[in-house]
Amino acid sequence: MKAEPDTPARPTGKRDARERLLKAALHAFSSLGFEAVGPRMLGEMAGVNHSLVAYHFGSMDGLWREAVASLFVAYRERLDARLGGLDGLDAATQLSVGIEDLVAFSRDNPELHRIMTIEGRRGSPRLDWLIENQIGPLFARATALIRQGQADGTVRPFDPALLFYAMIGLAATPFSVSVEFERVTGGNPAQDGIVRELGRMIRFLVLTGRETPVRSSGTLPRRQGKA
Amino acid sequence: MKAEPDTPARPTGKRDARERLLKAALHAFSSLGFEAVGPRMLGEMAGVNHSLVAYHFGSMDGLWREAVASLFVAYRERLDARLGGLDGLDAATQLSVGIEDLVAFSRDNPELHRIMTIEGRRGSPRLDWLIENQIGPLFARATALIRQGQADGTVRPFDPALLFYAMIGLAATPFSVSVEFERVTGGNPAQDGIVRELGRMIRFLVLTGRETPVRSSGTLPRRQGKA
DNA sequence: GTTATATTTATCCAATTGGTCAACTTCCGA
DNA sequence: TCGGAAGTTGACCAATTGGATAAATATAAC
Repeated sequence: MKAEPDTPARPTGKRDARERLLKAALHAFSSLGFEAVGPRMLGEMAGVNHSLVAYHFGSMDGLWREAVASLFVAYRERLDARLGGLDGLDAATQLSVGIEDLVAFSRDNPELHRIMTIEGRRGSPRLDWLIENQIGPLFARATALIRQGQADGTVRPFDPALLFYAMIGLAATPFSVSVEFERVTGGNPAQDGIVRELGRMIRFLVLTGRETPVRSSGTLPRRQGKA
Repeated sequence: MKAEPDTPARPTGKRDARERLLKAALHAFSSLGFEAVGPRMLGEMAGVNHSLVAYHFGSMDGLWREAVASLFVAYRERLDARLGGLDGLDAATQLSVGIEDLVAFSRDNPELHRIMTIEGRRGSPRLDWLIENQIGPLFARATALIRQGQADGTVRPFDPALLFYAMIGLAATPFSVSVEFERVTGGNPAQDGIVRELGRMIRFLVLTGRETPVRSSGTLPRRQGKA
C-alpha cells in the first residue's frame, strides 16, 4: 500500500526502522529528488530518529543506492520470472510479454521511473551508478531483442534506441505523473481498462502485424474544460 | 506586503538581475525540483544578491510561477504562429504540424517537460496552478483535435487522453533525460536525424495513412555494452 | 542640479540543517 | 543468568537556511 502525497509520521515500536526508512526514502526521493531530502525529513516520515540513517546506511548516498537497487532487483526478478519459460521464443513474443510486464510494474512501482527521470537530466555520481549497474545492461538486452525482431520483420524499423525509450516512456509516464494525469484526464491511470489500452498502444507502435485493434475510446471519461 | 512593481513593461532601471534570476531559476527548478532550490543558491547562480528574489518576485513561489509561465507563453506563441495559417485545415494536418513543433520545442526547451514531470507526481499549489492555467486548456484543445481526427478516420482510435500523454511523453523524454540518453545510447538526442526519426515515430503512432516509412536504424550509433 | 522612485547590496534574525556522539534499550548466544 | 553486540535515542555542534530589514546606489523626471 502506498500513501498518497505525504507519509504520516507514526511513532510505532522498534526493530523495523531500516525497512521503514527505505520505504520513506523511496517515496521522498521519487517525489522530491535527491537533494531536497535529508535525514531529518526521512526520520520524521518513518517515525524514527534521524540518526538511524547514518547508522544503517552510512550516508544519504548509501541509503539512496540501496533503495534504488531494491527497485531494480524487484523489476528484474519479476521480468525474469515472466520471461524465463520462453527464452527460446521469437523476439516479438518476448517483447510483447516484456511490454505487458513493464506497464504492470510501472503501475505498481511508479517510484522507479520517477527517480530515473530525476537523475537522468544531469550528471551525478548516482547517474553513473545507475547506468553502469542497471540501465546499461537492460538497454543492451532490450535493443538486442529489438534488432532481432527487426531482422525477422516483426518489429517496426524505427531506431532501436528510440524504440527503447519510447517503450519505457509510454509505459511509465501515466503512472509517474499520476496526480497530474488524474486531474487532467479525470481518470485513474491504474484502472484496468487504461492499463490494457496502454499496452495495446505500445505493442502497436513496436510490433508489426498488430493493427489498431478494437475501437476503444470510452476508456477514460470525457472531461473537456478545466475547472 | 512589499511594493512589487505591477507594471511589467516599465522600461525603467536596469532589469538585468531579474532576467538573470529567471534564467537561473528555470535551470535550477528543472534539474533539482522546487524544494531543493533557495534564494541563496539562485543568487549565486545569477551573480546577484539573494534578497533580489524577494524584491522582484515576492517569494520563491512567485519566481517559480513567473519562470514557468514564461515557458508556456513561449510554447503557445510558437505553436500559434505555426498553426495560425492552417486554422481551417483538417485535424490530421494540424496534429502533424503540432507534433513537429512539439518535438522541436522540447529539444530547445527541455526545462518545460522536466518541470512538469517533477510537479505532476504529487499534489501542490503549483500543480493546481499548472493544470488550471496551462495544461488544462492545452489538453482540451489537443483532445478536441484528436476526436475530430478520429471521426474523420485520420487519427488512430486509441483513447484520446492516452494519445495526448503519449505524444508529449514521446516528444519530450529524450531531451528531458538527455544526459542519460546520451550516455546510454551514445547519441545526442538533439541531432537532426534523431529529431526527424522521433517525429516520424510519433506521427506513425497517432496518424493513420502514415505507414512505417523509410528503413532507418542507422540514426544512432550501435553501442551495445556499457562504457 | 534636486528629488522621488527603482534597483541593489549588506546585514541581521530565528529556525533548521547534516553530522557526530555518548547513553540508553533490546536482543541473543554462552 | 549474564555480557556484549546490535539497535535506537536525545542532545549537541557549526553551518546554512529563508525571510526581513535599513542603507546604499542607480535611474528617471522635473
